[in-house]
Amino acid sequence: MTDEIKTVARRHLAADGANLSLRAVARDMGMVSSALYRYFASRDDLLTALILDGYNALGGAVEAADATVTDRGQLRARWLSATRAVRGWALANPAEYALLYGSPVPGYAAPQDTVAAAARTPVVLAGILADGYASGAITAAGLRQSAPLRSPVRADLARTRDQIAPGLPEELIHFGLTSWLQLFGVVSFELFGQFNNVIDARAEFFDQQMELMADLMGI
Amino acid sequence: MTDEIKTVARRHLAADGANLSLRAVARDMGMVSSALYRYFASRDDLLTALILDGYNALGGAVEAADATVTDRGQLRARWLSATRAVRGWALANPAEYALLYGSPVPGYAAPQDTVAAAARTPVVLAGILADGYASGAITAAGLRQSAPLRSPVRADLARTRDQIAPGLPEELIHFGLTSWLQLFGVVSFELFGQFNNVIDARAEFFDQQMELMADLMGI
DNA sequence: TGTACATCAGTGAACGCGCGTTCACTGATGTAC
DNA sequence: TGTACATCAGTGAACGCGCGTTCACTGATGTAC
Repeated sequence: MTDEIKTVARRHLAADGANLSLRAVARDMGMVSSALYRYFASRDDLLTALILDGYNALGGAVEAADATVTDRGQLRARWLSATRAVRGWALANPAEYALLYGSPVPGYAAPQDTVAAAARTPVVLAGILADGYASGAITAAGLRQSAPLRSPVRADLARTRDQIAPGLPEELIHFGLTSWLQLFGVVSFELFGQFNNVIDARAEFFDQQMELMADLMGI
Repeated sequence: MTDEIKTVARRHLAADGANLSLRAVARDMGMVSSALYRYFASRDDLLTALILDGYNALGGAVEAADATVTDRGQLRARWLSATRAVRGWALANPAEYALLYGSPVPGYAAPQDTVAAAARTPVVLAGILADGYASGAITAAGLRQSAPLRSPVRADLARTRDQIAPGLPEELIHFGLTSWLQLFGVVSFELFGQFNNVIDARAEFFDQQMELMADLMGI
């Protein structure tokens, strides 16, 4: 039942953006708006549930895409498969993507519970790096990068490394973040309309960008 | 008078996000809501004016930052100055930044008039590339990039090149877009909360990323 | 210098709509003896 | 097998609020003769 509510709510999200209306959801379900309060304590609770589901759905899609590459040593194939899954999920669920990665919803504060779910996608990407580092296919020296890391940045990277991919050099984590930003930058700009009148061949452009990142990682 | 309305509206944007309310603006100005209709035909018109102003303010800040580097051959200094201006403006005007680069406002369709204003920032960045190409400091061969461009992507890049930086090879335009995505990716993720619990040293991290892009451009 | 008129910024009431949340309630279903 | 009771999903009315937009209007200011 809560699942049905969430399904309808997701449909509304697509139409109205983050201005999700409880009453509209209830109307669509043929219920009276107060009935929803049996399942969610408030509108914010429903939003939180949708955000959590979104991170999990995206994370699951990325994990599955990575897992389709049976030869785990094929790092480039894994990278392309995983990143395409991000774009694919985002295009299929644009409103949910905007909820996760777009401008914050005014007046809504995301609870800490979402952190673990939000990390699933970065964990997959970091896993590819970590496997490459373990096998010697990726090395810090091989990265096409030259400026030395500033020490406060290094500290942030070390902390992130310990949470997500223990053992990797900070330089690799840094490049992982660069790729992560590039990945979500491309997807967000495509979804948020910044490619209008600029890039038409969007799938090809995306692949081109992701291959560039793979080249720069040396995989 | 329209300026005063826009100033108050900008203040409200900061509090309510894109759910800008005409009545709230009027209330803050000590006017009755219908009075605003003497200055703006509708709420969408006001939003459009704010978006246009935003693009122009950002573009102006970036142009000014680029212009502070008097030795025009100092490409890296110009790149860092211009990109820092983007971040600086975004941090100073987060709500307007979100209006320009965040998730689209539901039900609002941006008119074509904003295109020229929106292009000001990319034009500055492309100008740095173009100057480097003209002086021989930047070459397509020198880019740390290897995958050849797919032909539909090449066509998009050629079209963009003709509008923004005639004469540059497509490879350079491509790398310009990569840098542009990286720049706005970092700024958006910082502003939209994705760096929480990940990156604390934000100014340093930003510089690190922009230096990395400069390194990759070979400037 | 004084009167008649036009301009126009801003008013106030109204229309018709939407929202989140609360609260006492109905009425069907399941459980216990 | 039958009755009494508890559970609980969903109702319907209400509260108090907000919104964009229209429309006839007031009343001050400026202009023309």
